[in-house]
Amino acid sequence: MAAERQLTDQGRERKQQLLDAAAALFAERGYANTRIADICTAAGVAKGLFYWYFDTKEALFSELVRSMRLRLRRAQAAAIDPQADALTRMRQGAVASVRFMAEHMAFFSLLEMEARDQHLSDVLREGSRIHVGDVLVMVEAAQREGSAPDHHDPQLLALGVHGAVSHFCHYHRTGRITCGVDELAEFVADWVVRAVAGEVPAVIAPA
Amino acid sequence: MAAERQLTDQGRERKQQLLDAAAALFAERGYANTRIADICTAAGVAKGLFYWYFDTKEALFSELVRSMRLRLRRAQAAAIDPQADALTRMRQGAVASVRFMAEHMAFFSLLEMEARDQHLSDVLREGSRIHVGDVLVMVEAAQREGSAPDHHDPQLLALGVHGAVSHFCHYHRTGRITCGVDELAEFVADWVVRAVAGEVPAVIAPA
DNA sequence: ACGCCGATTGACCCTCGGGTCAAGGGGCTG
DNA sequence: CAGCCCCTTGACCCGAGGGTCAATCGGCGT
Repeated sequence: MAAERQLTDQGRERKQQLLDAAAALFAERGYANTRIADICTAAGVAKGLFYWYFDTKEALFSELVRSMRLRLRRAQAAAIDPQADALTRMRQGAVASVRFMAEHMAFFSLLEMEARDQHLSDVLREGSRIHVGDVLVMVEAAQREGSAPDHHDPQLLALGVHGAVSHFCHYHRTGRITCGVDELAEFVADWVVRAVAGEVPAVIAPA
Repeated sequence: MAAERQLTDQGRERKQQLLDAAAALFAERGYANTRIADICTAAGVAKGLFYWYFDTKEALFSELVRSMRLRLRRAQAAAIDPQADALTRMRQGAVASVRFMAEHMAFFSLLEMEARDQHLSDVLREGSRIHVGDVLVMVEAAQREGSAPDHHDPQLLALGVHGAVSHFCHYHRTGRITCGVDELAEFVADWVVRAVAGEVPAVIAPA
């Protein structure tokens, strides 16, 4: 069991090298297209060593996902002014998320991918559940504050915000959005605020 | 080459059985987790027969994708009243898309997945490019009509609409949205209209 | 009856890649 | 030096699954 292994400083560093190499390769070619041998080659070590630090390929992936989620959540928390009103907090959270995802890691496009395995799928779902929960709090606050109409299901709105941030980042990553990250972050923040709190002039006939 | 094979009625029917079985299995467990043997078992034929009708697993997938896109596009065209104003057309298109995707095919969640292969990736991109283009026309029309503010990049707005429809369907498919399809379709239509044309009361401080 | 040809079968092949293992370093402490 | 424990290696194993093939079936035209 690699999990309960006692690591020296060198060991922790080596493990991090493997994680970094894996993150880069996953982002570049996807999870399924990245061989353990590739990761090891990229990190400059023999394949056998992989299993000194990780039990399976999935174990590495889980660890990667967890650490990314943590960093993202910290970036969000740092960007959000707890004193501000709900919509402003939502904007700030969205801007921080886009910045983090787009700049920092192509990696995030993997998180909503089809899960070939139950355990993996659980790890991914858990992560997005937390984020949707974070957003949900803000949406409900906005509705309570009266800055967003309350005739929409807050749960759906929260899912929408989460989805919007990730798919805009996905498009950016895959080259279908050419503008800079800052510009995109502002656009996405405006987009979600409009979608949650916007009013339409109401000339629209129902479908 | 299965491509240029001369098929009888029975042959065409058998081929369709394989396509249907594959669609169901892909939707249920994903592309990578579906073995050719599974498809054949589901269709009740021997594995060798697969290669009578398709050159490779990917060839089948491409064919499936193309046919789905076509049907979706037809459903959209049928739902849209060309006489109506742009925002109404957008609503109608969104409602039809959600209905089609959610009801008809769980299958669509595969379309934005990581592409393990260049050729496959091209097929997928091509499809979404067309849809984004369709939306783009409507967004620009709305801005011209004055029913949507024109200070946002229409390309980004169109991408947003396309993304919103597909990710809401994805959430629905993966059980994170429990309401009925009709209700969801209305919600998504409202969501995209607000995001494209909505105005926020403007008490919001910039991030 | 005979032969043609589309359709069908299932055993087989072979590569790919995740995971294992026995055998060494190399730097500590006793 | 002895022993221990992290660390490292690369050859090996083996199941999975995409793709192949020779043999067969059966309907249809002649």
